[in-house]
Amino acid sequence: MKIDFDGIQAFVVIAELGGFNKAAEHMHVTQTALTRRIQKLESYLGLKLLDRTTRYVELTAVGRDFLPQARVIVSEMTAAVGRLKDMSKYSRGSFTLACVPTMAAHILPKLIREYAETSPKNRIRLLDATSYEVRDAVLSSQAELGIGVHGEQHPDLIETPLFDDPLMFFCRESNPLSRMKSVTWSDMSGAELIVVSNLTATRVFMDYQLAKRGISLSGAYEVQHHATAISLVAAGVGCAILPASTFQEGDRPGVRRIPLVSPVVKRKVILVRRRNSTLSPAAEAFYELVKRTHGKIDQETAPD
Amino acid sequence: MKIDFDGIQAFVVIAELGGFNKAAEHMHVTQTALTRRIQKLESYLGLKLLDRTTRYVELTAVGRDFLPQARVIVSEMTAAVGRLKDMSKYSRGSFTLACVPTMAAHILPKLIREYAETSPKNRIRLLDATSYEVRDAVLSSQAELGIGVHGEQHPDLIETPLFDDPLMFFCRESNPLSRMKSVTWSDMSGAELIVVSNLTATRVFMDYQLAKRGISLSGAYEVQHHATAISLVAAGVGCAILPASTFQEGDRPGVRRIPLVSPVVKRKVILVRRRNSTLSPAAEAFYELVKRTHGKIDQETAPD
DNA sequence: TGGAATATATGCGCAGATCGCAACAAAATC
DNA sequence: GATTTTGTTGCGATCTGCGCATATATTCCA
Repeated sequence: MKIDFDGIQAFVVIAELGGFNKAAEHMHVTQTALTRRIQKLESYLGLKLLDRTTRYVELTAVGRDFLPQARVIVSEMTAAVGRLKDMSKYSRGSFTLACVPTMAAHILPKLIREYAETSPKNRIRLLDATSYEVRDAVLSSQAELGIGVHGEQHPDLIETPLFDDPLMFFCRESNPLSRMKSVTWSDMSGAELIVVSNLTATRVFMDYQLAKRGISLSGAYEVQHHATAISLVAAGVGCAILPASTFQEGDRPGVRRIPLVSPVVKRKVILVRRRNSTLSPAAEAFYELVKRTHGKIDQETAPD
Repeated sequence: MKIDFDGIQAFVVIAELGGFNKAAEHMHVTQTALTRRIQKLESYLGLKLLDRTTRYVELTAVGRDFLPQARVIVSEMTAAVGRLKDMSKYSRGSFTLACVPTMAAHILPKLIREYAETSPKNRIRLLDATSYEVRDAVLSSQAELGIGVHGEQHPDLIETPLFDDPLMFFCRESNPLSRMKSVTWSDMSGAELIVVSNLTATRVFMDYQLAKRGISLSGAYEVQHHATAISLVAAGVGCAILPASTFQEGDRPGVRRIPLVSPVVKRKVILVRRRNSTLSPAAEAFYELVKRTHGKIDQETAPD
C-alpha cells in the first residue's frame, strides 16, 4: 500500500495546533477531511496516533514518538518542494557554465552583469576550460551551457553563433608594421612570431585556415595562453597572431592590434548546449538572454 | 495543491534504476502509472526532472540537484513508517513503566521475564518511584503503565487489582514472638518498632487502617525504604511492620515474617493506566500479560 | 533501408479515494 | 438543561490513479 503523506502532514499540523478545527482552518480544508485522513492513516498503520474525545486531542505514546520524526520529514519535504517551485517560478538556482578563458575575460563580465539584473539571486558556477573541454563539459552535463569556439560539429550539441572573432596582428608601437591600417599574412613572413600552443583551438584553427591557403609561418615562441602571448608582445619579445577579442583597445599601453587581412580569418564564438536536454530555469534564462543580446541569425559556420 | 509523495518516490526509483520499466517492475505497478506520476509531478513543479526519449532516461540538471534530497526524504519516510508498522504488527517498541520499589523487586523480575519471552526485542524503561509518583507519572503520560498501591481512586485512572499484600510482622528469630504462627496488633504494643516514613503509601495506609480501629503504636525508628527496615531488623535493631511482599522467605537468614492478624490489614497492589488513553502496542502487550497472569477479578478495593 | 526489439507515452474507461455538506454525538460551560 | 464546541458519520459528487491496449519513438541489426 502507498504511503500517505497527506495523512502524516495532517497529523503533524493537528498535533502542533492541538485540534482538528484549527488545523483544518490552517490547511484550508474542512475538518471532516482531516478526521478521515487521520482515520485512514491510523488504520493503515494499525496504530492510534491521537487520542481524541470530542473535546480534546492528545497524542498517544506512539504519536509522541512519531511526531518529531514526522515533523522533520514533512518540513524537509515541503522545503524541498518549495525550492523546486521557486526554481521554476522565478528561475531561481545556480547552474554551471563552461567558458574558454578569452571569452570569460571578454564578453562574460557583461553577460553576467546583465543576468544579475534579472536574476540577482542566481549564481553561475564558472568552469573555465579549453574549447575542447567546454564541449566535453556540456556533453557530459558537467555544465549546462558552454561558450566556446566553433569546431567540429557534434550531433548532440546545439550551437548558437554569437559573433565572429577575427585573428589579428599584435605588436608594439615600435614595430614597423604598427602604423598600418591592416596587414596581410605575407607581411609577417619575417616576423618573430609568438603563437599559442597547438593544443589550443585557436592554433588548430589558425593552422587549418593557413594550410588551406598555402601560407606557412614560422613560430619563434610558443605559449599556452593568449594572455601570456600578449604579455610577451608588450615586453617586446615579438609579435603575435591572436583573436581580436583577446585584447581590448587600451588594455596594454604600447601594444597595437592591427587587422589581419588577405584573407581575414575568423573563429566563430558560439554558445553551446546539449541537444535533447532540458535546461534548468536558471540556465534557460541565461541562454535566452545571451541569444537575445548576442546571438546572430543561425548561419552556416563555414569560413569566408 | 497537495504534495505528491508517490511521484517523488517514483522519481527516485526511476532515477536509481535508470528506467520506467525497471522501476515499474520493482514497484509492482505498470509502467503507465509511473509515466503518469512523473508527468503529474513535473507539471506540478513546473520543471522537468527527467529527460527521456523513448529509449533513455536521464536526469535533467534540476533532477540531479533534487535526487539526493528526494532520496533522503523517501528513505526517511519509508523507514519511519516501517518502524510504526513494525510496532503495530509485532508489538515492537519500548514503553515506560512506573513502579514502586517493593514491587520492582518482588513481582517485576518475573513479569519482565515473561514479557521478554513474547517480546524479546522490547525494552521497558523503568521508573521507580513512590506510589504517589507512580500515579502522577501515569496521569501525566510520563509512564504508560504503573504498578503501585491502591489509594484514593482517581477518575482518570483505570486500576486493575493484582493481589493483596498484607502487612506482616518482621523480627529476628531471637524475638519472643518469632515462634508464633501469627501475631496480633496488640501483641506489639511494647515492641521496638521500625516503621517507614509517613511519606510512603505503606505508612499512610497503615496509619489509616490502625486509626480506624483505634490501635496506636509507637514507632521507635523511622526509615525511608522498606529495604532499610528489613536490614535494621536483620541487624537486631528491632521489629518492623511491613508488607509481606517486601520479603521473600529465605531472603535474610535469621529474619522471620509472621502474619499479623486481628485484623488482617492488606494493601492492594494494582496495575494502573490512564483512562481514555491508547497504549502503545508494546505497553498493551505488557498490560494484557500482567492482567492475564496476575489480575484478579476486578473487585471493590475496600478493606476487610 | 527497413523491419524487429525495446522503451516511453497516450486514449479510454473503471474503481476507489477524497472531499464537502449536513446531520449526529459527546463533552464542557454557563 | 440548554448552548457551545469539537470530533464523527452518512451520503453523494467528483477527482485521482490505475491498468489495458495501443501508439510512438529510438536503436539495433540485417
